[in-house]
Amino acid sequence: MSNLKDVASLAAVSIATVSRVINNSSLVDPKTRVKVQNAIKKLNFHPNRVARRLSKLRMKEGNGKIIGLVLPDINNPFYVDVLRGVEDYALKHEYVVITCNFGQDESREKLYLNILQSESIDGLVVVPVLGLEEKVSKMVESGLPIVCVDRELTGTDVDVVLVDNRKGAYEAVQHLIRLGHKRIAFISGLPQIPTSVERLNGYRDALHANKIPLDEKLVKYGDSMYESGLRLSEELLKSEPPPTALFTGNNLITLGALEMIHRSGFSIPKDIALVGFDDMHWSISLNPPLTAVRQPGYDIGKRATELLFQRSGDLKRPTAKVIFNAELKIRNSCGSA
Amino acid sequence: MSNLKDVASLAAVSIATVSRVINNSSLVDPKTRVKVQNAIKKLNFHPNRVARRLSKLRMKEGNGKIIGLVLPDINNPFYVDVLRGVEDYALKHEYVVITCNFGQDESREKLYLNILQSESIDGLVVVPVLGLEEKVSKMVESGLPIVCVDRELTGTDVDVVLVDNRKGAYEAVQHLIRLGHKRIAFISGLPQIPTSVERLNGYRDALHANKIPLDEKLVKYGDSMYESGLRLSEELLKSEPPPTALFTGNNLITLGALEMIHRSGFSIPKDIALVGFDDMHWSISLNPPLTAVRQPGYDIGKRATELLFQRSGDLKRPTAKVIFNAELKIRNSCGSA
DNA sequence: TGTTATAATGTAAACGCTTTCATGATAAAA
DNA sequence: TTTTATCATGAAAGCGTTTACATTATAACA
Repeated sequence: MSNLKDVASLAAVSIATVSRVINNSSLVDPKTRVKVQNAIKKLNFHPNRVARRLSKLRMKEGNGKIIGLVLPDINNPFYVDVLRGVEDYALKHEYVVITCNFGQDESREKLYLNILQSESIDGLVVVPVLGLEEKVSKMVESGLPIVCVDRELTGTDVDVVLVDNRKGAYEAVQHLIRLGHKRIAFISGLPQIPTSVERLNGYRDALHANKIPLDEKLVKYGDSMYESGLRLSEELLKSEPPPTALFTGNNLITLGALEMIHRSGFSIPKDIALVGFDDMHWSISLNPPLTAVRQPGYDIGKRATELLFQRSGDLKRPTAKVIFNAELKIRNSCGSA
Repeated sequence: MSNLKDVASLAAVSIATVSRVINNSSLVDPKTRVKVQNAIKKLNFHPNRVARRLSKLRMKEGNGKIIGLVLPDINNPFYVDVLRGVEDYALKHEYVVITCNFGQDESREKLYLNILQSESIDGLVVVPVLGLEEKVSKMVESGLPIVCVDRELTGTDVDVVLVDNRKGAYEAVQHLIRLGHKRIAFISGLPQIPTSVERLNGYRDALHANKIPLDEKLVKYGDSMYESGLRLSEELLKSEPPPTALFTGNNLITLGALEMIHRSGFSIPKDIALVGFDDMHWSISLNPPLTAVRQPGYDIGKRATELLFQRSGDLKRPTAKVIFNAELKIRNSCGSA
């Protein structure tokens, strides 16, 4: 790989001049510019981004063209969508992204966060799940541009991109009610998770708005994982009388519920209606196609990155909070009560 | 952020000594070592990876602790599994990965590949899809450690991790035959893609081994995408008589077929049996649960990265070709003919 | 013509690290 | 005691950039 010096000597100029042309400085004579450009082409020179990053570090300029993305669970298609949005927007600006998938492993947290800092990233898009909040707050305060996604950070002023979970859930339940359902069950995720409580609120509010009394036996609290969907939907299905409709709190829970419903010999939507929070690209291939609340993951990721770049440019601008609407995709899993 | 110099002056030693302790050099007095370690702790010092990478560049040592991963389509859950495998193995060695998702956009290719090179990555795990092969070959020859995944690179000697597509397909079709099916259709991906032809070969071989004549009208060629599954399965379903079983060439095709089968009022497995190439974590939630050929994406990614690290350590070791078996996950989508 | 302002270029320091090489300290051997 | 080998440390160069600063060439003006 060639470097500035090679280009400089081939073009018979100094490395400073070469640097100026690759950075589009106006302080270079047109003739010199083409001379240098020819040399660059001939050597197939591409500036070394590592050196540039190190150099930029001195000016605290924050355009080393690399950002981090920390995600709780890449198996969740919603986060894959976020990733795509982040990556696309970043690449458009020639930024590269280091994706950090936490999975369930707690010990990765500090390791990854430390690594990201020593990679001198320009910024971070992060889903601040439980246990991460404190560290993220600290990083925000240290001056690293950060935008949060999917969840807010309590007590710290930071850019955030969310979806209106309450409204999304409200509309899902409203849809069920409109179809005539009254015994509508809800399988919630962990009640410590803000998104869970918002969705629960949406469920409650819809019931209340339609003067349907809330039956606490119809709401189950799990840990947002597949197994919880399996187990809690089983409880629900076995209750007497079983609910006529089920609203599941996220896509993993939906999966578990789906499996249990089939296993138990219930038919959708004849025996039970189903609406899931989170749409997936294969929802339409289900039999029947699943009615679901769609979170615009791609747009969220994209917008978050946009916000991040803005902040890099202006650390002092007031923080923004952008809220996307979730969209109810009505398909055929609900029928009527 | 503190740096070597800060630590050095706090510990009253030179930066060289500090560098030695963070690199576990044996050439440092135990007493000095603890002195330095205390200083490190007190300052919460973490070495800057960018600087280290730049420095290592001089020794061509190839442990800047960063690798690239280039994937054709992150929406495909198989590649998400690969990503997880790569990331886990990398992180265990404190490596970080830059994930490059190509999507369908051709213009991203050279951009991303160039960026990766100027990031001075230590190596690359890559799915060498059509159009990428030439560039990847060139990079291999330039001396960058590379391991290919899912597909081989014709004409270039390189490490590769594959699954036995032929055998996987063979077993899927064999399963169908054992169940009594004779009119087994196959929806293939692009015939230019090696994996497609291997799967097709498996299909053919199984038929042949069971003395079932190959009916060319039962094999359809698409572009491996969702829409092709939709369209080609429709053709198949409308043919007279329709096949009793369908084997789909990848998970996207399966999705399309699933949708079309439901739309057409066919019932699985009563009217038509279905086996998909590629298992997905939600296959079990389908009604009925889908019988599918599972590619061990996670292990593939992990093994590929292991191979990559080995190669970084020894550029001259002979190339390896590791082949994983695909596993037929038998569930309930096949019935009997 | 000589000044002076301006544009174009070059020089060198800095980013934070690793490592070679030189040097100093300590211990073992003579 | 001196010599020599060994261990511990420090000084400094180098990785490939960017940019502040210094310098030189060019143009504008008196």
